[in-house]
Amino acid sequence: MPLEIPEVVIDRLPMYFRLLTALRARGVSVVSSQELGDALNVTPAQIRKDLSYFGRFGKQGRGYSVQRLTEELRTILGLDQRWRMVLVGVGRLGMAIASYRGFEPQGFDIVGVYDVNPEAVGTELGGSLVVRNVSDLARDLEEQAVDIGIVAVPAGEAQAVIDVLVAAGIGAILNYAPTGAQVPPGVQVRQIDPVLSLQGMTYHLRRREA
Amino acid sequence: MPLEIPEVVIDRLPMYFRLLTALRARGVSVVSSQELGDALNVTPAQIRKDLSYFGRFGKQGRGYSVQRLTEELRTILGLDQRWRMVLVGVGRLGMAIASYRGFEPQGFDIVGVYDVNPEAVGTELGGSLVVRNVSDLARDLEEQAVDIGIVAVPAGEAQAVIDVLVAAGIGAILNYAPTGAQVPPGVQVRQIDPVLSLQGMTYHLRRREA
DNA sequence: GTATGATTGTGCACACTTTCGCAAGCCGCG
DNA sequence: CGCGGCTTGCGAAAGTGTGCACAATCATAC
Repeated sequence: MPLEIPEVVIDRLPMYFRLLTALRARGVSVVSSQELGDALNVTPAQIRKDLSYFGRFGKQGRGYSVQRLTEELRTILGLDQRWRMVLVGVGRLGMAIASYRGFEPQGFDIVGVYDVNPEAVGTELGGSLVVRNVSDLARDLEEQAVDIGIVAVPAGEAQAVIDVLVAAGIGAILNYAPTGAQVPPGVQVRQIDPVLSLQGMTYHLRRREA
Repeated sequence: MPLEIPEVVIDRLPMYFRLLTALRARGVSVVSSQELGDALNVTPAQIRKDLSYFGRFGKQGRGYSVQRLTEELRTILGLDQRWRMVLVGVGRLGMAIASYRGFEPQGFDIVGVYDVNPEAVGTELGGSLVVRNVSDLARDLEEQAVDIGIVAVPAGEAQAVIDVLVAAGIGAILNYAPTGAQVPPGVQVRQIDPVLSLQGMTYHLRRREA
């Protein structure tokens, strides 16, 4: 892969991967770019172009082997290994994240949970996780490598938490706090904020009535 | 606004709006595109260009009035009214959404909550909301207009729920289910799926080590 | 009243993305 | 074993979005 892959392409791969996984579960063994495109509302040409950045996985006249393509994407996306995450913040939102069952089957493990609130610290969560004090975060991260940080604290505390995570060498942050984050280059942040999504839709809703 | 506004521009406006709201709360009265750009990690030129689609809100040599720009964006985005939403699915995730305090202050009200599970139906949620049966959804939507549907059901049930919402004339859907949705043109869907976000980051994480 | 320093709004060029169009290749059937 | 119907991969064209650079304009200070 000598060529530089556009970021937009990377962002579409997880969608492809998820659909392929579903197809595989349904017993579909071969699929064309046309069918994939219909299911995902993108053009077949786009799917073929996206995949062509990484190799030639299809067969003319047939389409793509669901199994083969699933495995290729798994490797490309780095999903052939497990990823270690820490969660910071165990308020209502943090609790919901901690108990979400969707991470583990996809290879994402929450290996540590933190909070500032002394009342929360020490609480045992669902599995074998005990909430630790956020002041231990920096030290803990030195001892056990962690790949991804999940931030679920109030907006005002988010940047401080993110700074600690970044200082500890974490390269990817999933930010549920409703605030933009400043990180040095090389560190990724994805924002999850339902309000931003809603606000993007109301613009169009307003115009629909007219 | 005769000109067609690019979708990417619309998607950035909520970020601007959120930052401006925060600045206003901090008592900042004037801000330049440079300062906005620094805080949001975008170029000043992009901010100026984005805003120029809607009018000329700045003053040369000064910048933008925080108050003025906040109000302009509020109007543009349609946030000068309240929006009515129904939530479908009150599992762990749905409960967390129902109790999230971030919607109401931004003008989004959950006016109905639904589930298929008969055990959940009838339960009283936090405020004055009672969980209703999803089979009542279609009828209820006829009686009281609702703008936005929030889907928080398992992947397998999502499309059926979305179909009911669309049939009832809802124009915007916030989909927490980990599955793509098929909707007719004119209906908007925003996907909220932390796993997709994580999978987009692991691609880069893998390459960071090398 | 004028000079100074700052910052907007925007035309334009560049860069990036998407889509088209088609040669090449594969499958199945007769 | 050759023909017809499909479908990929990819070069090139078309379409979008971004950032630069600068004239126009504003506040302030002297």
